[in-house]
Amino acid sequence: MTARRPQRARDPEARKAALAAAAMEVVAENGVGRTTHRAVAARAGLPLGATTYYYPTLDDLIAAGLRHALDTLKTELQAWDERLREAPDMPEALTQLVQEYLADRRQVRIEYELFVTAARSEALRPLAEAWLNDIPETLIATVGISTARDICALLDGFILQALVSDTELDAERLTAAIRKLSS
Amino acid sequence: MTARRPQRARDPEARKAALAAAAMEVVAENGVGRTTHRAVAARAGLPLGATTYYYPTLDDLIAAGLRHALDTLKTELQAWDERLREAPDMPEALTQLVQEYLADRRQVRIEYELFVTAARSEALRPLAEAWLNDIPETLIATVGISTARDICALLDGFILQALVSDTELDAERLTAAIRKLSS
DNA sequence: ATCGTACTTGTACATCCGTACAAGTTAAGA
DNA sequence: TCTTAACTTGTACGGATGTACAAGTACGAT
Repeated sequence: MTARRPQRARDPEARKAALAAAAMEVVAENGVGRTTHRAVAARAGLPLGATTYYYPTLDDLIAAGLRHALDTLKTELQAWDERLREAPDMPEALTQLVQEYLADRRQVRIEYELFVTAARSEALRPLAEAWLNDIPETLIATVGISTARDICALLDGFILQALVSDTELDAERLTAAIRKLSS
Repeated sequence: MTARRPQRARDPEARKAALAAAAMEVVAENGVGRTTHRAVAARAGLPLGATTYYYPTLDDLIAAGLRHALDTLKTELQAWDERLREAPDMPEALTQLVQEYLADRRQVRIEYELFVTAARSEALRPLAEAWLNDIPETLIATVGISTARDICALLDGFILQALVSDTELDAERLTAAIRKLSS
């Protein structure tokens, strides 16, 4: 075909990453089921053909978006770990971290979007499972692996509640609950 | 048009209910974003036109499916309440109930599907919120409203973990955690 | 310098989608 | 019996979608 517009500078890796980032945003806004090649391409400012060139199928594109979101979350989790290590009171610090996490609902939404999709798709399950098992080292060191898991489950429940009802987190209640579980 | 096939016996209410039930199943299997008029109609064994006759838009059809699922869950919750009242040990009984609930993953999946959708759609939020706030009366009577909420959040977290990793529930750990929160 | 491969881009196509609607059918009331 | 409104059904249509692909371009290897 006649490529009227002049080609842009070539940078395949940057393009692939840009598409993954765009896919993440579209998933956060529209959900996995309403994520399309065209929406992702438009968000990335790239032509439609670029999506299928780097990600053969739509599932690949979506998976790349979710993977990208998890990468972001994982670096955030490392920051959590450091702050927990220096905190004088673990339950309060953890509550604070959850509160900050909830500030950007888009990020939270995509996490649960991943969970729901993983529950249905075999291919995405390892990804979601790995994220669920990614628990701050400091928390494990403080209360043990078993209790650490309990606390994480509690956090997920609280986050879900805040997400659905679109309300603030009940910080004092969460802190108290974490303290009970930590004993 | 020439309606070649003879019309079936008329029963509008039954048709509407059948469509809602079929919508619920399609949502459980494909997710909200991949639920279509045609898939629901096929599942219900009804012609495409029946869907738009009873539910003007696709959103209405999906909302009916989610509502239908919640109705099912609500009756189940009442059964929970009775079993909790008669149980000798509350934490153990609750764990047992969660275990039974998790036996049918389809039901669980649709619940979280509702949550994720409600997080994005204003229209569905009240529905999801109502379900989140529907806590067994017996539990409230036993440990108080605040602790009852904490326990429910914990259950949601455990259920999510089991759903995503497609593994059995760790019953002993859950029972112990509930006990800690109940104190 | 040229060649070939990797990359870029616009467009094509079959399929599916939501929704509209005309035609046919039932059943209840006048 | 006739009328009328509610219900049923098949089909139509404009638009969006996943994917394929031909045509064009940049750039490293030779």
